[in-house]
Amino acid sequence: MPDHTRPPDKRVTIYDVASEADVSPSTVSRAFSRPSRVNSETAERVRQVAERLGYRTSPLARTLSTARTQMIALVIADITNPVYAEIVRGAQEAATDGEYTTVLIDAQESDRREREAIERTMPTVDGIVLASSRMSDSAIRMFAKQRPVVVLNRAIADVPCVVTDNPRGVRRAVEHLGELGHDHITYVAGPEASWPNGIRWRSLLEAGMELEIKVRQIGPFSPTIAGGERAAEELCVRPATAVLAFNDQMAIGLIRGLGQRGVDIPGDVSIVGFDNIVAADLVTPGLTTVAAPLYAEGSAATRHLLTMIEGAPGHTGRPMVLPVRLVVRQSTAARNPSPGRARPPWVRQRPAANPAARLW
Amino acid sequence: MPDHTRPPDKRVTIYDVASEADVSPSTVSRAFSRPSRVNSETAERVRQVAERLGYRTSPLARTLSTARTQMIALVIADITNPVYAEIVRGAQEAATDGEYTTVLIDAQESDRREREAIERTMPTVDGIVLASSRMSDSAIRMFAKQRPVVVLNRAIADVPCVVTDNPRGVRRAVEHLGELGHDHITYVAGPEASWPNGIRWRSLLEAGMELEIKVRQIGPFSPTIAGGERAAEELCVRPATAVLAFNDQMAIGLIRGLGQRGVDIPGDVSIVGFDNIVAADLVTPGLTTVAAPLYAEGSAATRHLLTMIEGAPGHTGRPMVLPVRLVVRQSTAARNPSPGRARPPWVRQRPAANPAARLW
DNA sequence: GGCGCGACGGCAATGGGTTGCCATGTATTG
DNA sequence: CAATACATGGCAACCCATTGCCGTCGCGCC
Repeated sequence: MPDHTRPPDKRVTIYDVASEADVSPSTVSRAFSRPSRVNSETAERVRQVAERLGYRTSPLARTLSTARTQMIALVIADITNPVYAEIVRGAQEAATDGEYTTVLIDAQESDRREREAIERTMPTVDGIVLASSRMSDSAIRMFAKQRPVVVLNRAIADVPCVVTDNPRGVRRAVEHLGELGHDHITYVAGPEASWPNGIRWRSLLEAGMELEIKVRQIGPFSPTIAGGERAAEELCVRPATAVLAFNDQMAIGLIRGLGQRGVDIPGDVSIVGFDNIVAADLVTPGLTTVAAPLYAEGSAATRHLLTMIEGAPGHTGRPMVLPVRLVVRQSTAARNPSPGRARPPWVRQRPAANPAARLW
Repeated sequence: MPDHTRPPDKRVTIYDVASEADVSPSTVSRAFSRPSRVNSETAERVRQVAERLGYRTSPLARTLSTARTQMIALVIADITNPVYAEIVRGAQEAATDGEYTTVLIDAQESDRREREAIERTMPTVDGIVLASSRMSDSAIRMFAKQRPVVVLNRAIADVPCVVTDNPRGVRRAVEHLGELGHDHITYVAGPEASWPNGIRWRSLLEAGMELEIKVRQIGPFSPTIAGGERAAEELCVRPATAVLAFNDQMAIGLIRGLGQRGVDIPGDVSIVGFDNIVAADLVTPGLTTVAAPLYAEGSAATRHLLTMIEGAPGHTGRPMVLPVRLVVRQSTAARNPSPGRARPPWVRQRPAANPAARLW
């Protein structure tokens, strides 16, 4: 008696289903990819046979003829930075909803790594979300010419962008510090290649101008806890009473670095960060910070990307702006709350004229 | 004069290169995919022509005939948990070295999500690394039948595994607590579906037995800061002087939860965590914890997976065991360091007999 | 009765490399 | 010099689903 089972190592294809269901392969294909194009009874029969034979449509083969992989790339600057966790979640959720798979690329804060990874991945994805890209505008535009691209946390002309309301965030922080009596704010800068770094500084300049608060900048430093600790060293040389850090990780580094040097926070120095990462609530004192809707960022950017992939024009006018809010914790306080108490000497000295101090 | 440039919207294929270089398409293909199979001069010429024409080999098309996508999936339980950041890095690095791309899947601590995502992704990847899977052994074995799979942080018979030395880590923690004079240890359990959770508890039982230290377990709780805070509530009902938490996030939740209730750490309670996440060094007091070589885990698992994909047998004997070490910070101290000082009442009362206390 | 139209299904080309097998030519060996 | 081996390149089948185009058939309308 002949064995009618097919060799188990062989994939079941539409051709197998077709001959078994006594239709042509194209009908089988249509039964799955455009059911309306085929008689519903036929479609049902085909589906039954497919089920019985264990047929699974091959996404790889489909890819070749449709030129769609149903995959998108999500590029982040540093997976070690917890801000990205929620962004990734938001993006993944949106992608999954749209039947897309996400390829995560960790650029490790490196322009070169980022570019290389994208170049390798580009041909296999239908679109790209660039979260906090460290590449040049022109590099990004070049990629945007080849595939749909949405940029997150950065505004670039002619490329669809999603950003948070940095000016408002900075403004709120400055107002908060101003209300506490601070009249000088030092900005501790992050990577120069980071767009939010630039706009935060410019927003600070502007807010300082309007609210009559003096501002200066030190840095750049690495946007990490270690970077913040290094900034703390420099702050000891050129002291401040109020500090706005590029992000929470740096702010945490500052808290630790200054704390180790005997500086009291918020007694001697008030510190404000950006992002509201989980750890902001863990350090002592708790970090006052500008919170962004991280999940919404990832999700909005991804949804926009998907519409572009589906053929929508990709709205490159003004970037989409997401709201922020100030979360006040214990790292900020009124300036000199206890005037009777001896101030550490470093607060007393006037900063020496120093070319690195960009503005005072 | 005729225009010899090709229509710009048309991809350059091996056929274009072939006719331009005056060889057959197969030669072009081989010039790229097995250069040794073709005369080096010919190969060079082909490469030059390809360069001139701007030819890029299409990974999609290659995929169809080789049945290799050069992609692997990395499944993690919760991208919000910082332990995975380093694991992801290690895995990415190893994958990139091997010319593979990584698809990251965040299971969000859900068995179902994990399974569904894997099912969707399976057909497009060459292999899978399961880091801290929450699925059943049988589900994992089923996947392992269809694709090469390496399991991280879990030991399953007949599936290649990479684990850290949990027994030794627990042992070191128990020794440490023992030396500090603790004779009871409470284990605060994480997810029941987590394999490390099980083995940590069993290792604790064993170490307690040998070192004559009594142990009990409470939980399970969610392996998050919030979970740890909930555990803190329960600990107030049934106090302890030494706690081993399933992971650092829970330990941090405990520190906060107990701290808010006026419990002094480490004065009243010593706490030990697992993983040595960055935040362990940020909380006050700093968290004593069992550190695992996270980067090495991701990298080792991935490298092993790649060898399996290349056809190696996939060594399913004993799991590969990675070493751990105890990082002592400030959350552990000698029991009752200041005997003169009034102990909080909750430490004095004997725990009531309670069926939920699995062992005392 | 003749004509137009929509529904349905099949044919065959297409997407772009990969590879087993064979043919030719050159080099090595006895 | 014959015989065997190896290097090299081409042919054509193959991977598997998608889709433009066409033929057929049944139905309704003038």
